[in-house]
Amino acid sequence: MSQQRPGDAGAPTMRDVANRAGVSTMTVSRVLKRDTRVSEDTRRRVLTAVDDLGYRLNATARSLRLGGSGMIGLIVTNLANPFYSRLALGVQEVASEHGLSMLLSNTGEQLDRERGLVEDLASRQVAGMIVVPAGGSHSHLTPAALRDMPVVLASRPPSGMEADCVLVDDFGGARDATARLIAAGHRRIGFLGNPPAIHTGAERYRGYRAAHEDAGLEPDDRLVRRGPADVATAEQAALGLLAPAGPAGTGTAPTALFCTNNRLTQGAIRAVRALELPVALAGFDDFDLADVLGMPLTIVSYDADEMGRQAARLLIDRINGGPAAARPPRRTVLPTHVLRYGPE
Amino acid sequence: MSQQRPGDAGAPTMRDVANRAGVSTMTVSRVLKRDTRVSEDTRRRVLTAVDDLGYRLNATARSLRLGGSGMIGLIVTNLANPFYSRLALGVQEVASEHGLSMLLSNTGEQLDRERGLVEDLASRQVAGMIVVPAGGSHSHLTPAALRDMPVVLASRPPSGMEADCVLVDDFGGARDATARLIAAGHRRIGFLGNPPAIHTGAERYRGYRAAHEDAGLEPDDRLVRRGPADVATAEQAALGLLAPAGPAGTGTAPTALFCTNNRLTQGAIRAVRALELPVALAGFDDFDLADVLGMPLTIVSYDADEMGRQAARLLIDRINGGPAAARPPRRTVLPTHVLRYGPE
DNA sequence: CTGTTAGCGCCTTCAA
DNA sequence: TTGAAGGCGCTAACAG
Repeated sequence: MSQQRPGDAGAPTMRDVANRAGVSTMTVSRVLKRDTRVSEDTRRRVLTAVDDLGYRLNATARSLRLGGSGMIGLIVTNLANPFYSRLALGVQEVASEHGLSMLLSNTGEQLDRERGLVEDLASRQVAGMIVVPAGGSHSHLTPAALRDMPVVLASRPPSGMEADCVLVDDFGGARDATARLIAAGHRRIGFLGNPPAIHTGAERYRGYRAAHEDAGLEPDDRLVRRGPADVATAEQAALGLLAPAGPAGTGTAPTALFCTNNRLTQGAIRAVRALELPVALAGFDDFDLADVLGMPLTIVSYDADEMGRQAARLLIDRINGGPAAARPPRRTVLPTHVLRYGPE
Repeated sequence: MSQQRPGDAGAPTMRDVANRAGVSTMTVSRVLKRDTRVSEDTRRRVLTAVDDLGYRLNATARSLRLGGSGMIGLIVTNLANPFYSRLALGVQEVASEHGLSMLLSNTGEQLDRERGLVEDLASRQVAGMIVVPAGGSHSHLTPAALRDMPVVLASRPPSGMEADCVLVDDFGGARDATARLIAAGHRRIGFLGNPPAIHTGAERYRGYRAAHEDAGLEPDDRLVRRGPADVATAEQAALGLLAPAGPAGTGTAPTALFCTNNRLTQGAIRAVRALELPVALAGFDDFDLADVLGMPLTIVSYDADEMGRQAARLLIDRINGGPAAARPPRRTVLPTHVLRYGPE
């Protein structure tokens, strides 16, 4: 069984193994790398020495020598959002299959933090990184800034640069969900979205409008709220929209709301529950127990794990394919599905 | 502005910077490390050269030289469970504050995968690791196996070894929640728990029983199910318990259920909704929208982020405190709070 | 204040 | 089939 050598400070090195087995470090290296050109006898002696000493390869030294760390980086904006934790899980799954470890960091949507983390990953010689960019500026992610280290953006597209990316069909999903509300007879549909500056917010708003246009309707701008970013502010906004006489000057409250993400949908649910109104809700992002809430809910769902997997695959292709500049950037768009929960 | 040197294959090294600035690599190293004993003039020349070349420190080489990687490892069983993603967030937060990066992996509760991941982390020279152990055997986590590399266990205690760990007050939380049900008049309370082999399952069962004993009651073993591990099987088990005449031979269904984790609680919620019975539920782990479900729900809540933070702090103390064997292991137990949602 | 030397642990190259 | 030499990029220790 493996054990420590007493009276020896540090971990044993390849040299220690070599000495014990009576061979050179090169031979040890060959055995460990499963190089075939080693005699069976030597092989066994080396492996015995490895076991006796409890030797473990030093990945840092190996990385330095080989010029690659066998790690990839993942930077997300908010790991507490189930969407991003599933993304991380998907990335990890594929990375693992390829023998890569994953360095994970969270930006909390802070651009300066993102910059620091990108810098740190580059410094650690990761083979590449997947980033959910926090802000509008991507200058720290350009091939020039990263010396052609491969980068894949997830969830939000590159701006002012080119890069592989994996997106959700934000436009299509929003259009389909809104169309469902219209098909169910709703004519006054409120919109609860994050700020227009965020890609998903902008695209999902486009989808909301497109569904109206497809049906020959004109959405009422007074029913549109493009600011809330968390459950509490979304709830307030929804309460405002759903007030008995509707938002200022309209005289009528909307009969349905479309929300662009899970937090906003949850805020809206609270508002609807508090007011005890028969309002239909539609929103992006599926969540647990949506089906037992007992309220009419139209949900745009997509596979966050798969998004992680695809991002990781794009990245690994790029890593294996030589200089990032060599081939044009690829963009993958994940399909969405509209789900229907609760009573009609 | 930083830019690449054309016609130069690899990234610039400290040597390149030194040449350009007309100094030795040592001076560059000093400047980058903010060593004060460098003249202001030299400092500026070096920084200019760094910027011109777009030089970035090679953390791998630095790690090899210094004998530490500046990374910690985190191994969880299931990142898709919000509990563990929040744990990860807490760990990351504290690690970040200490300039440490986090290598994150997921075991999917598979012991052999955990073993491989631990091995990989050790090989990468992490400063220490936090592990949510998947299985009963912790032999790969012993000081002997890891050459005294610091380890902190989270959520489940060490078995057959000593190690720092952070736990939740599983016993107390379960007892308190069950006591609430009893105080509300319930006398037949079903138990839905994961297998006894899992620490949390065993402790929470103890708490369930203790609450009964405290009230001078004897729980009916026929109302106890200690097997389900996911939403679907929990739902089936709950349906069985709640059948009109109760489980086989009892003649009466329980009026309340205690569930030991979020997945089991969700299964029970489905069952209760399907049967349209006025059953009170209690369970471990808070979840979004618990308050708008409109059913009586007693939830044992605790701070998963805080658990991550505490685990990281224990680990960092250990890292800074010399050989792990030097001080006795510490055990932190996080308090729980009982929350009450829905109608009485 | 600055430079020289040496070596962290490993693996590629070349030689035997 | 095996070994010796050299160096990946960096920094402690010791000059000067």
